[in-house]
Amino acid sequence: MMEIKANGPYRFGETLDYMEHQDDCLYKVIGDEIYKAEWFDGRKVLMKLSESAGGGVIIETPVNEGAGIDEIKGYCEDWLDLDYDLDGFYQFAGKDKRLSGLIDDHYGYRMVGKMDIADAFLWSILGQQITKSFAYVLKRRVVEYCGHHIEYEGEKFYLMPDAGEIAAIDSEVLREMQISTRKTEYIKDVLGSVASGELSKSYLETFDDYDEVFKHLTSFRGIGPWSANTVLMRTLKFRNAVPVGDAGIKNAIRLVDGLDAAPSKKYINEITDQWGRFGMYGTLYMWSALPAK
DNA sequence: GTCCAGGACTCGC
DNA sequence: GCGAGTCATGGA
Repeated sequence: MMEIKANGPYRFGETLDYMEHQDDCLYKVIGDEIYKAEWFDGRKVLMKLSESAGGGVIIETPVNEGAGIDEIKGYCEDWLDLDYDLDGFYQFAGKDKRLSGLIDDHYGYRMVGKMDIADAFLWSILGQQITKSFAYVLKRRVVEYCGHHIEYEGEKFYLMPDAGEIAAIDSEVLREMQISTRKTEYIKDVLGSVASGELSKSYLETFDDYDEVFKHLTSFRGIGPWSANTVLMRTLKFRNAVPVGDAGIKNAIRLVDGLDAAPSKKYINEITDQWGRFGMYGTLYMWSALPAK
């Protein structure tokens, strides 16, 4: 058993609440605990996360094929974004008429990251222009097809397949999962590039400049501005990233501003531009204004 | 039946 | 460089 703490405010309950409203096959909320199966250098680990009395997180590993404690701790800190200076964002957001109410409603809410870049790209492609719930169904089909899981107390906990493994799935198989022909092409191309290194996490982490990574990402077919920014947010942790064009941001602004019709692109951009280096958390807290689905 | 989903690409001008 | 059409499918 080990414990990790956050840099500033954190509420485990906010993470639980977020996760319960997703249908992500790569983690499960059971009671007040989060279960996640993950690879550590090819070794499978089942992590069980719960709230600690000190406002942090307790990590247990019911199944561990040999990963080190520090590695697992570091993973969870990164996954739940516990190192981020949330107070810094709150100082900024407290002066913003839209965000100030939202940070009170969801005090201690932090981003849940996507640690696996294959997961991030798969999700950003599947999630294009379809409902989130259907996108989760499609992702589940891909993950379960590959079949990597840990069995524990009668439950199956699935692990993210390797990028190369997904890229190698037959196109017809992906089509049968109701993934469109075009998305099938994107998935095979992009995840193939993850496997070959052009889009690997370690390579993308060598970039410091937002504009340069953005340009590199969007040079691949199937990765547009929205997809690039979702990856920059949740995986590469560029704090200024905002998924421009996102339907959720549009709806949230309409709701918070009490508009009769959907806001224009210009109206939205003027708002998100003001967030600057807090763009990522501005986005997250705006999303939190939407009714949970 | 219509419209919209956590978009991106291609084409025509 | 910008707008319209296309892709796919499910749910309201």
